[in-house]
Amino acid sequence: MPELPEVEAYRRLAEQAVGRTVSAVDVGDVRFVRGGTEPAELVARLPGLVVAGARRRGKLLVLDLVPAGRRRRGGDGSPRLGLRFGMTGRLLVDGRGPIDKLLYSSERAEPAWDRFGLRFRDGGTLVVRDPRLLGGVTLEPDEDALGPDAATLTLAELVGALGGSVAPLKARLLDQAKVAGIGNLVADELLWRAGLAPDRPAGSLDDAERRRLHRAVRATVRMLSDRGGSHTGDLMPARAPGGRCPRDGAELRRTTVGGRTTWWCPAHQR
DNA sequence: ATTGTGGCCTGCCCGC
DNA sequence: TGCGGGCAGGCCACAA
Repeated sequence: MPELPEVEAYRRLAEQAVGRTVSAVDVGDVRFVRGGTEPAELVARLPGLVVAGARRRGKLLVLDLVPAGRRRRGGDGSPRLGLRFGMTGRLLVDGRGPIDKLLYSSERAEPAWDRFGLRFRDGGTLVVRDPRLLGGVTLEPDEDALGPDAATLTLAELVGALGGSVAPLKARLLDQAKVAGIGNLVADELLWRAGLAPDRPAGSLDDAERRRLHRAVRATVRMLSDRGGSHTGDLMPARAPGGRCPRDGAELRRTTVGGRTTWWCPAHQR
């Protein structure tokens, strides 16, 4: 599913759209337009603009659009386009995507799944294909509602994100307002690496544990990005009934934490 | 404010 | 072979 590693791959792909002029907007499904944006706004405002940049914050991909002839966006109403991918969304530029295998999604190319697209003057396209409609497109997304990005998270930022919270550690890590970019699979993997139980109160970690967690966040995000997806973790193969911890062989426990299916090792995650 | 829960969305897999 | 139920989870609305 698209977590930070996949969305970063999408961002790099979207750089291929930089410098290109939008000629038309395809709203394949009006339900995909979210966050107070009206489909008609997209159709009315985007054509004629040039893609000036592709940025990522957590799982949000932001395309900066500017009038032709300008290099950077100013505060003059040049729109920002926010793209979210839910758990089954793909990004395609000129018909190609960076990721073939997307856990829980389908590899089929059903035309009806193309929920949103930009057509460029040069004939190319940028398309979001999402079977489940859990993603969405929003004009002027609220980027400040997202916490610091997991890929560049500092120890101080992590300490701030955990705070004195009594919420389960994993729930806190999944909260995009606290830390941006961590989804269910990445959360299980990094907690397994850090040796921390997912249901520990977030504020109960001591200094050494917070340091361990911080290293695990950074290292796990980097590793999964290098390997090519959030589903490529070492815990992943054991995330099934009867699965055993790859580290110590203990039978994994399956629980629900933060409303999400959680697999973890009761032997070494404490 | 913080925390937890339910609903949305639909392809896919399993058992009958 | 077809069918129905359960499952997956990012995000949001809502409740306590």
